Amino acid sequence: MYELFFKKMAEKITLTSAQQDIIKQYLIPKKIRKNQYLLQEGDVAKHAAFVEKGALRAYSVDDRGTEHIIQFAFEGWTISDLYSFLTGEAATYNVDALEDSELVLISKAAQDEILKQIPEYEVYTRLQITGAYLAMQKRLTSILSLSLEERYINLTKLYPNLIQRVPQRMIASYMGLTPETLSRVRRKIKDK
Amino acid sequence: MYELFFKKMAEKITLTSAQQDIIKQYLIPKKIRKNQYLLQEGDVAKHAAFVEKGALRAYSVDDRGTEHIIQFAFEGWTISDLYSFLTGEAATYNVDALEDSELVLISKAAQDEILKQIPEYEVYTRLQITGAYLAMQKRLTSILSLSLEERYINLTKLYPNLIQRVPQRMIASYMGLTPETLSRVRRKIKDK
DNA sequence: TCATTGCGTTGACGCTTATCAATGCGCTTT
DNA sequence: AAAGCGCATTGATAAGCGTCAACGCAATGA
Repeated sequence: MYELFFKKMAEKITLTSAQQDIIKQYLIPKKIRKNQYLLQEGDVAKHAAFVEKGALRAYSVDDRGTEHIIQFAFEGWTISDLYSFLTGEAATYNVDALEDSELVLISKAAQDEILKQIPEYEVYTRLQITGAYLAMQKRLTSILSLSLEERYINLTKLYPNLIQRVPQRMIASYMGLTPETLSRVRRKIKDK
Repeated sequence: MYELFFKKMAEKITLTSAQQDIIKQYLIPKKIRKNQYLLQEGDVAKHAAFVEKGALRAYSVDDRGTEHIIQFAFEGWTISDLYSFLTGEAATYNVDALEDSELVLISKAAQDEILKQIPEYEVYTRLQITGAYLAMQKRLTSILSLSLEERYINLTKLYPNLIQRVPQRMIASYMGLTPETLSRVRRKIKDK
């Protein structure tokens, strides 16, 4: 249990097995079925979720009922409404499972406790959020400066997983497009 | 000197004056004139820059010569090509001054040294990047789910500074629009 | 087996935004 | 004071994307 979780950590910091045992005390394993909610808008995000297996998405719903996908999370990724998780305020978006998934939950209290006891973990969280920041900046700059075709091609290269495991209409939502437009973009690329 | 820099830190962590003195040894003050470059695409980002006074922007230039503004930085903000700063690879964008400015530079080596000597600084950098992440996520979701008018109004509320101190065409670039379109959006809002 | 449902695709149309061009204004420079 | 320049604005037109509608297909269930 927690193999991938510690494997990911080992890529950035070194922990003794005693330290790992301390951390394990605070982790909560959880299985979640496809289409099941992990978090709903209005709830308070009590946990961050590390994905051991499966796939999740975070999304909001606007006035017109349109879904906007904020983030996907596959194996090795962490997902939560970070703002709600940190502040304890109501979540601004929903998180649900795209496939049957296995998660590792970390509560805010657990995270704080681990941060206190294990200085290395502070480094890990800093590096992790830095990576997430850079990835999101890349996503944002690609929206601002690339054509739809370029954006889609980049996405397929960056996350081959995404294309195979996620329905097109969700990819469209992630890109800020209608499914029809994405379908036409794909056609254009194919025709070349 | 460095007043704002330490004031901002004091909002998140507590440092002894001895610790502050250690940090000061690694800081480099720098004045920069309006329109002057701090960093150009292709350079390696050697420093992160904290803005004590003035205003800077980070931007890229695409194939057609169009500028895309990635980030503004006013007093109290930090700016750099984070990716280049961390990896030592060539910068992917430019940073220049919108006004005569006073900066506090921190080199990568200095940062690493401070992180080693002062554990509190690790906490500070983590909280800082987390805040930047959340702000960028907000910017991204507003692009995906709001109308142009809503986005512009939000921007004026969030950063009143921006509207007063930055030319419209740069705000348009920041929003991913042409100056003409932003002008029309502003007109529509005014007419209501 | 047949009906149902959800998804991706395609077509027609309209709205939004980009592009191109022109004007006026304020600021700087000489 | 005059000329030159960058910037914001406005108008006309074109391109891109959203919306609405219809269809085919595969998966699901009666």
